[in-house]
Amino acid sequence: MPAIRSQTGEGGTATRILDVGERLVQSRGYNAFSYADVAAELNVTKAALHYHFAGKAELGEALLQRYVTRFAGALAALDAEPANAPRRLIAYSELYLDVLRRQQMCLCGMLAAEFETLPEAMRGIVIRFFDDNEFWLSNVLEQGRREGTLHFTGPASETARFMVAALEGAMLIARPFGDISRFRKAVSSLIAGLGVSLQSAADMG
Amino acid sequence: MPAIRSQTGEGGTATRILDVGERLVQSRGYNAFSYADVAAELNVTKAALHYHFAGKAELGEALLQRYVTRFAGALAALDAEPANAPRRLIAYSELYLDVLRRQQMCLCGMLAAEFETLPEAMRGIVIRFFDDNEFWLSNVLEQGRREGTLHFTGPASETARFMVAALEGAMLIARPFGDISRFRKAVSSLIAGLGVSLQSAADMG
DNA sequence: GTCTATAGGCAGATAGAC
DNA sequence: GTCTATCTGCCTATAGAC
Repeated sequence: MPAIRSQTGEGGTATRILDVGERLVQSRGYNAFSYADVAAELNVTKAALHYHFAGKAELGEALLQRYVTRFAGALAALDAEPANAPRRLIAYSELYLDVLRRQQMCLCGMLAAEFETLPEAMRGIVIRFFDDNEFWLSNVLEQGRREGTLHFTGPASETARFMVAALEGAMLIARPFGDISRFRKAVSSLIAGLGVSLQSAADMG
Repeated sequence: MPAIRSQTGEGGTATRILDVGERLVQSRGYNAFSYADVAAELNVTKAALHYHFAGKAELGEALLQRYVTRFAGALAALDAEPANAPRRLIAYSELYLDVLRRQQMCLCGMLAAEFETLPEAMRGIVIRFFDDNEFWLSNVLEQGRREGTLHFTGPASETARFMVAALEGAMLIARPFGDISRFRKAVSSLIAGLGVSLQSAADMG
């Protein structure tokens, strides 16, 4: 399993295929990228790609799985550091901002748009990504409620869902405008809606 | 110009092509629909489509233009009826809900995801759609501020942008989950953030 | 592990008959 | 306006040499 081994290593071919494929899907979409695109960029032939990933569906599934796993790891890293809830939310929004800076869309946001055309194996992973994000945000929101740093009504899960949707939508629209500040302002609105100014969030430990 | 004339009429071939194409783009995306798909559904040949629309890019531009114009008409119709700002916002959200009920994505939200791969002529129209929506919402927000029915800080345009992003994002995510209530709850959160409960909005004239 | 060569299909598109 | 027929190109995928 070259694909599995390569996930542990650094620059194996399978990893580089995943890297290029991931970037292409995040910028052009699953239906608008091809084996030919990836092969050309890596200066290998399409046949070489088929050695590492049986087909486009398998490549898509592998790069999606890697993305979701990596994202979950980033959330776990945020949990590991002590911080109040507002700071965690800002760190969370930075994860999205990192993607947008590369003029890319969240992989799962992109795939949500193309959902109806995705291989069945990919759909479940996309769903899980959103579930994971909502769960993580729910915990942060509840932390904030306990701390008294965040203020919202109703179940945390509902606000968490709203936040994921708002962030994905802000990315979706900021990209065509080529305007990252649109996303930043959306984050400000979102956090302001939780009764905390960005400034006070930065001040608090 | 059959395409133009047909926009005034009822069920001309050009109009039916636009209808099918629009639905396919809203459910599968611009890159995942083909002349063959449309032709098969209308029981005509691909060549017939080329008579009405020179190529895929022109069909895409035409159906997008029609969608944006129709949406602008719907907003103008909302303006024509006297109503307070909260009611206008709910009516606005119903426009999105109508799309989601058909298990479709907002056409421009879908195209925003595929933006990088779109024909140049389509890009400008997608941008204009978001600008129009933000402008219309800005006016409603300012109406609400004058009336005292809506409460928000900062420029209305900024909150308007946030609202468009949140609604598009809520659609984007609700669809894979096949769960319209996700969208409804997002609307509730959004309107609640403006200091008005959905119940009080319904009560007010 | 990567190559050449090629298969088979579908894409968008055109010419010309009716 | 719609058809048949056809073209070219790209797509995903496979066989088999190195």
